[in-house]
Amino acid sequence: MNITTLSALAEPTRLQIVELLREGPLTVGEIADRLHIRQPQVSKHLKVLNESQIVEVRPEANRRFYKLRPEPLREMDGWLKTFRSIWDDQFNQLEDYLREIQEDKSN
Amino acid sequence: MNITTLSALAEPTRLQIVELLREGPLTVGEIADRLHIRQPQVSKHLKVLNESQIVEVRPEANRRFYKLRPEPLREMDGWLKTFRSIWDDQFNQLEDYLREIQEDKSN
DNA sequence: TTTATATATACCTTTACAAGTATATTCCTC
DNA sequence: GAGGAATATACTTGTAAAGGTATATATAAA
Repeated sequence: MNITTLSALAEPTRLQIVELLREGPLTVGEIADRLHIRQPQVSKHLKVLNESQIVEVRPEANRRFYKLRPEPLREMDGWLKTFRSIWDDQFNQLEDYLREIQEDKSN
Repeated sequence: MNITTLSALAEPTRLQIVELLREGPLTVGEIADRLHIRQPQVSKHLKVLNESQIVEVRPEANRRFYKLRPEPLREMDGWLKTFRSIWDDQFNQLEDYLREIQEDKSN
């Protein structure tokens, strides 16, 4: 798993931006308006999201449209799948059972 | 999506700890040995992971076994699913096409 | 009952980063 | 080409968080 993706998302404003962009590309100004934050803050957060490949830019005149890129989210999804055994309840119950009989042996 | 989960994971050492625990419960000392970090650092990181519900503890004599909890990872998985339209290539291509004909109209 | 082991926590120092503000840059419009 | 809009960036300041080290706490062992 890429730590860059996680750090980028682990900031409340940036997470909000990502969730906003889920609905489609937006300009810097539109994001600032919708989230009630100042434009320089938005630009700075978008820079971080851009460097971590989470978004990409498309300039159009003097505006810049930002949109989500699929790769980092796909990677996160793949990483989570490696934990399937953990969130599979049956697996957990088996683990508990094995520990139980282990403890019985110790007595 | 819970920002607490993301912040907890967005730290290299903690991410390593989580990946270690994928293989099963471990004590503080075992984690410190395997990752070559000092014990207080491990305890502090485990405290963060515990507060964000990512791990749980089971005391046994003077040792404490830490193990992963499924819920936060499941939640992340669910959150990622809300982006399916983004990482579905067909959807992206449709979006590109719609933008293209939009630009044609402007000429 | 002293000693050793495992873990948590307190304190200090350093660093990273987010917000605020001002300004530079680019492009459009008149 | 002058003025205005959209965006990026530089600078400053405050704060949170991570590592280092020492120590407190609890349990086991001698």
